[in-house]
Amino acid sequence: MSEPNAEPNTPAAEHRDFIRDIVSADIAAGRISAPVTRFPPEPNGYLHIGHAKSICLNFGIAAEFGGHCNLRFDDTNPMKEEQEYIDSIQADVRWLGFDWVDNLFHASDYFEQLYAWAVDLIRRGLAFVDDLTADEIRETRGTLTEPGTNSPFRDRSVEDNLDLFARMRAGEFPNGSRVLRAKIDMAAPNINLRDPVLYRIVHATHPRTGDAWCIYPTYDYAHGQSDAIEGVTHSICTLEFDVHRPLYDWLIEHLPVPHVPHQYEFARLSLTYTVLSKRFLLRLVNDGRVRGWDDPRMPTISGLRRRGFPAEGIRDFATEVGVAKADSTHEMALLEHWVRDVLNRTSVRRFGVLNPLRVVVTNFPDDLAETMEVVNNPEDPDAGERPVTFTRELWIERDDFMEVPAPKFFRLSPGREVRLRNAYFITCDEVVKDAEGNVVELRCTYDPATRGGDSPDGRRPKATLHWVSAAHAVPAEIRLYDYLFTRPDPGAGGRDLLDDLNPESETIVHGFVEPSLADARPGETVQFERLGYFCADPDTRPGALVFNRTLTLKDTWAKVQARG
RNA sequence: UGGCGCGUGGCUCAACGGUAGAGCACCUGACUCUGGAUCAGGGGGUUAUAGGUUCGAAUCCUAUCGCGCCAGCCA
Repeated sequence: MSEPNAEPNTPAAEHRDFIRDIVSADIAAGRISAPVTRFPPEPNGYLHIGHAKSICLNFGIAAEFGGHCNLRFDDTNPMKEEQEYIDSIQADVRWLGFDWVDNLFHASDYFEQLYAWAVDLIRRGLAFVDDLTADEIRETRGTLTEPGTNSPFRDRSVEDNLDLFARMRAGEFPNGSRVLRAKIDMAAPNINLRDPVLYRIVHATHPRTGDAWCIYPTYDYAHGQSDAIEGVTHSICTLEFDVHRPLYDWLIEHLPVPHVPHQYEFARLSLTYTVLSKRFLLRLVNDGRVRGWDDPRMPTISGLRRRGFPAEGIRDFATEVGVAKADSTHEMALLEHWVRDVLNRTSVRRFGVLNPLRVVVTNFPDDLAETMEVVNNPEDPDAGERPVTFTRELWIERDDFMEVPAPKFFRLSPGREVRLRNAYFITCDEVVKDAEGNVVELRCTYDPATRGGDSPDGRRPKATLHWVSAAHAVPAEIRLYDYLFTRPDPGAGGRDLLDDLNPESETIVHGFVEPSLADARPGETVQFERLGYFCADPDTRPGALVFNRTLTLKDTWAKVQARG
């Protein structure tokens, strides 16, 4: 696998969007000298392609405008968060090609400061400890059309609030018995302003702070203040947080924070034929529907990596999808386009046969093995050449033969001549079948004058097939992947997502690959000529190769077939 | 229903008051030892709708319609 000095390839001058426009304007107006952004994952799952968009956006803007981007874990809910996720997130961000240098932070780094500011709010009469239960809070919050009502504890004295809040921290109360709420406006049309909860009691061990705390700040309270502490200038999040912005601003305004950050919202990424929901992906993992978070069918960064999608292709995709505020679902074909674009340039070509059919070249000497030098990558002269050996018995792709050729099928069939890539022209003379009538072998003759693949008389077969010498071929398990779902819009119309899962998203075949692949290392990406891009899977063991099909090549024959 | 946000070719985005463009997808042709890649070309939009402002509107205003988000002590 090659992952050269991956540099974010977003040409600022070419890919503008409303957020970059805002950053430019802020710099031009002298409001900031350089942007500070942050990527703030909650460590409660693995990162997916949607996060990649956010990562590229935040790190990309920082790089383009000479600022920096922090990696900050939003670890305010110990009930859901785990160290495994913290580790995977860091690995994935790095793999994508981004570097937070020494700007690695956690919301939990600020728990003490956050607590002090909460006390501050209480002192100024802007927050109170509420004894209402969660249900009672919900019932008094009002509805979309009706205002809520004040909690009976809303007018507690500052002293009582201070005492109660301290005792909350001290662990005197059970989960859910009390919360700290901001005192804003129970009649606000924006429900997020109806005395939102700032702290809740959670007796749980935190991955980083252990048992030091039993009260934890909510997202709304922790996020903006963390931004302020870190000097974040542009706090970029997804659309569903836009209704939280008034609260974000309220807290910044009423707290003695050292800096005033601003929140901007953009549309999260959606993709056809998959689902970007940590909750659902977790379910697939837990139910054993996939091989894990890094299953090659998963839209997770680790899944895409295992599948063979290069980081550069994912980055290119992220810059091409743009950034806007309209809800949008991109076609998977766009991601695939940018992945193929990279793979075509960087992958060495190899021969692999997925569904082998034996070919005996009857007029080729039994004891001869001819070796030819074959170009590794026509797109990259520096990739060099490799030896490929031709013998009397070969494997070709079963799909490359039709006893009764269909219209527009111009590969091998009885009496027809085709080229074996980089080797010889062969003509099919005889079809050997078993008792059930299945084709088990083709008996062909080759033209010695076509060695290397060219005919001195100018004959040009309409088809060129890939092949491997049966005597030299190395067996391999090959996992063919297709979309995770059968529909571009899984779950649409209220259907159960599980009902839309593609039962054929993974198909395992046993084929042969050329001997140069015998020592393929996990992660190594190659193109099997005419078939597609493949990547050696981590399940590969010495003597037991496993390849994942990353993507097929664009296939116009498949298109012709599909039309009928 | 209250608040907020959004509506430009199949998909995504650009055009930021001057008369609609790009990438992907699709189609055609050229080239080719991968039915790949590459190259050339093509079809496709009365800018959700209706009014208004303006010499001029996708851009500004109003209304309507449609879609999304918000009533977790999740983020």
